Amino acid sequence: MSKRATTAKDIAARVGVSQASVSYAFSPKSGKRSLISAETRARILATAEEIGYFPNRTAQSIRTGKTDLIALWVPNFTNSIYLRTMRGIQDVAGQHGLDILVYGGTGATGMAGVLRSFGERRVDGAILIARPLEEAALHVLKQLELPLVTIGGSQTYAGVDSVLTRNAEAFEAMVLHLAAKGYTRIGHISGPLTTPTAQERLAGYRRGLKKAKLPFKKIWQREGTYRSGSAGDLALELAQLDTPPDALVIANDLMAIEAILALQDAGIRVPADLAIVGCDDTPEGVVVRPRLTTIRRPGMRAAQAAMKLLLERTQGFQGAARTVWLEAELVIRESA
Amino acid sequence: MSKRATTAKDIAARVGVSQASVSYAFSPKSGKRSLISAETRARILATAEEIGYFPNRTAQSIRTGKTDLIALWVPNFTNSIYLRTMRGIQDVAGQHGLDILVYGGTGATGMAGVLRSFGERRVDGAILIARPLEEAALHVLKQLELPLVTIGGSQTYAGVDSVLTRNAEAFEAMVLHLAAKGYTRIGHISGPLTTPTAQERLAGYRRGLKKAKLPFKKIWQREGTYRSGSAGDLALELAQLDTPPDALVIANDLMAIEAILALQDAGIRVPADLAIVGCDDTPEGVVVRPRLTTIRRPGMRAAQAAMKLLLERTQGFQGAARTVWLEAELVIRESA
DNA sequence: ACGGTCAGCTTAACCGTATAAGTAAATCTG
DNA sequence: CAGATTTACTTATACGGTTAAGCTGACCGT
Repeated sequence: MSKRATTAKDIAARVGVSQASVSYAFSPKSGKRSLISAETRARILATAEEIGYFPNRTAQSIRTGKTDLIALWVPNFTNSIYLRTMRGIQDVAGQHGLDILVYGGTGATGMAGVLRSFGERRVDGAILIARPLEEAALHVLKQLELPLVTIGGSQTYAGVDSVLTRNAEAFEAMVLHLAAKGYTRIGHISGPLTTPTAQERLAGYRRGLKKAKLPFKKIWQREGTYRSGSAGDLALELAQLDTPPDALVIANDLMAIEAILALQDAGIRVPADLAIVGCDDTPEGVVVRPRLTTIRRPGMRAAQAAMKLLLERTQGFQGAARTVWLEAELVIRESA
Repeated sequence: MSKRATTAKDIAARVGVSQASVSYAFSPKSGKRSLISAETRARILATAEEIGYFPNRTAQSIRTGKTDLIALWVPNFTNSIYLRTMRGIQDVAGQHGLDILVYGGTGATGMAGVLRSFGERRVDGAILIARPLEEAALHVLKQLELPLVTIGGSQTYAGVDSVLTRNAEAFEAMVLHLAAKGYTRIGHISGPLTTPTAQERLAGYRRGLKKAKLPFKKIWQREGTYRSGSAGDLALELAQLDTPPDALVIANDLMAIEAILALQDAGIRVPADLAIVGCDDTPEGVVVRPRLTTIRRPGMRAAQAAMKLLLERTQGFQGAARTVWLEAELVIRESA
């Protein structure tokens, strides 16, 4: 910037009023005492428009203590699952005049460092998508007294509002759906079992088997990575067993699609020889043939619920941490 | 917030020094004069750590005039094309200690209103992805003197740095690729021809035909929407002509994939009866069978180039607006 | 012993705004 | 028409920092 940005003082000088009047001209609420005449306000706003002046929100923030900023942490932008949620958050935030600071990844300091950044920026609140919080992070959070809402991740924390999805129930329902379709040998490729979400989905799968009175066979259950690369081989292994499963519940769409493609390349028909279902409802699921039967997690509704919780906090609600549970939805297409 | 956030003054009182010393303790640069002893700094930092204090960046901003904030405008989160670019911008920004404010959509005030928001937040710079600027927006921009970089969109503006992709050349090269493979009747489904990008791609397609000495037939060229819904029907229409094209250059992957699926449903083999190529290299292109041959636009490199331009501006560069051209890349898979 | 340096603090001014409190003129009240 | 309100401003202070400039005492060389 060569020349200083224009300030309220500049406008004041130009119009011939005090800086305070400029401030009053821009503030909508009249209060009890009369602050400024309509005429003066009009003159001020007119020259502001002309010069291209508007109040510096940074400066406003330090005076008012509010930034009208919320922080949003997203695991990574390359996974389109979270996009619906991001979109929803942006919509609601926009309606309330809040701008969004996006964060992703964690530096050397882990999530504690990220939360610290939130604090430095004095955001009014923060939303974390699918991110577990370490001990250090919780400690920082306690010091900050920052309204925080987590979405997904299947864990709750003291003092943190959460929006969770009934994943286990959805997997259970999916198994029942498969059973109703006549599948009897239902296998599972899970995510890494160190993660709570993978455990949860596995548990739902097993509960489904039990309810359907179908056997759980350890040999039909494999541990995958949630990421691309492993699921094709695992599916082939399972398909080549002496008594192979006739349906496979796979922990996410990415792996499910890899499985379908690998099976087809090996001449195995889906779903005739082996049915496949996934979870996430990614756009790719509509493109594979057969179209993927999957579980849709409520990204938009989760976003809206999270924003509701957060806005209540920023508007002063002080109660105990709340948890909102949302149902996932079965999307029955062609692969099972 | 029930209790006031802790400030430098609180730390000062607790340690028994002045508030200025607390500020010096946190500022890394020593300058020429000696500012604070290592011992005092350590004491201050220790109690800051204990209480959970760190400087309020909002307050810092108003004094220093820098927010270390950049604004990023993204057309919409539902299109994964821009994710690579977002990701790249975030990476580079992170390396330079900049946080990102994301915007998307335009309210009633259009892009001018969005730029105004950037101004109110006093961001150090802004990046716009694939967004044309109206006259009003350019006017606001001029008043702001805000460093701005646009990515994509095939237009440049006075005073705005741009990163553009040689889309026309890529379409031209794609036609030459098809010609080399022996295709002679090459058709095109464009985007809406009111948009510069669609015109550009059409022009590239036509130049390719000319260079390959192949005929341009108006009947083989249709106008689509860039969005889902229309491309399947258009492809079928073309395939059912008396002399149908033997290859189709389609303006984006979304439409190309719709075309492939619609053709296959109608019993037309791809690429044997009709070859299809797209543009964007979306994840879905790897999932369709045959795998989609497409054009990859350099999302990551565009992000890096844009950040380089922006950082130079924020660091004081004052020269005329610059344009960086990037090459798109042919991704030859199976559909042509 | 004594003026000069310099390290290491403190004081004070400032950034751009909001807002409580003060004030002069205009208007109302009886 | 005097006194009480009300209106429409202005003045002054605060927000939480940065940073130039001032001050004090320790240490220096001679």
